[in-house]
Amino acid sequence: MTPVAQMKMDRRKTFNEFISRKRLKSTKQRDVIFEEFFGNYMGRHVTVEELYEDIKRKYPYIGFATVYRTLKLFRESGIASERNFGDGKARYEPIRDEREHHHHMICTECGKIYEFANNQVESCLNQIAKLNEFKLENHKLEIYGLCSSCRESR
Amino acid sequence: MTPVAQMKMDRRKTFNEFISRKRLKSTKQRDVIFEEFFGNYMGRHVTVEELYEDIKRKYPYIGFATVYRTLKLFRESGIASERNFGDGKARYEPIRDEREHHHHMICTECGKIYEFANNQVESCLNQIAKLNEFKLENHKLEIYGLCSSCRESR
DNA sequence: TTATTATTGATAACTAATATCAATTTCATA
DNA sequence: TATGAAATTGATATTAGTTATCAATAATAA
Repeated sequence: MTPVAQMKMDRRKTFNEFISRKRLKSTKQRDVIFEEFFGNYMGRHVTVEELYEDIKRKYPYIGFATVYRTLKLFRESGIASERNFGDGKARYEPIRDEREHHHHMICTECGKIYEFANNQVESCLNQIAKLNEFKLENHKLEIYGLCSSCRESR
Repeated sequence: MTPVAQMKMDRRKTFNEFISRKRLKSTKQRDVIFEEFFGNYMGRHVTVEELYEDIKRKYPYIGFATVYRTLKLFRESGIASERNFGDGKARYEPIRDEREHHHHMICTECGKIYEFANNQVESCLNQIAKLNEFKLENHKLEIYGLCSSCRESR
């Protein structure tokens, strides 16, 4: 089994456990949205609108509100993270490895989103939190600027 | 002159230069909003609504949209920064020292916002940007978690 | 002073997100 | 497998923050 397929299975397991722990129900719609999200949007940052448009083509019976609600469930169960890059629309991203936190560089010209991870930054943040007696739950780091290609064409 | 008063004067100068460079006009309303914002909200993170309510008491003739537009001008001219801490409302903060970038710790329990600055993080980010041939224009770093007092009362 | 242009305030419009609700589906229990 | 309680769904209404519109007004350059 490929690592991606393995990861998808792990997320499915986590989600199923979440569903039963919270006494929720598993439905056809949730299955479809899971498959679509974890099948086509790995490493991407999709808006609810985009995912809905995508799903609607194959499964016209699935409603807009359901996609919203389901992505929120994904976030609550810890298999997706919600991001906001300042354009007013929430973006969702499948979580690949829950141990390695990563961050984003957003090109202000072309809008492309790059990812990066850095251990030194992580340990800095842990230290800062500790120093201030702050229990770190989550953190976000975003770099805005010009990517190399947009930089050249200036 | 106190450092705060000096700073305020500097920001005023920057804003006036911005106004004349862009061929805009200086108005009573903009003066009032400047005074209120830089007089009472130093080191704070005010929403448009809050600032408007505050100003309306003393200057009932100033409209909601004007406060919105003026804060946006403050941001464009580089004397204020806009933040979004995930509650859906934009917050504005007077910029104190444009050289020293600072970041935020937000308590998810009481909503209080703490500030911090860290040179090591800054140099890390510069390095990361350089490595990826990214021209860094701006960055945001937010830590979410429990502040010391909320932590105790758990 | 005059002419041009920007600004203002009231309000309408827009957009993303959330709430409502009757019909339907799921699922634990019998 | 039948039943009934409880969750879910999709369509749509509502909300909240923000932005656009526009006629009246104010600022400024000539």
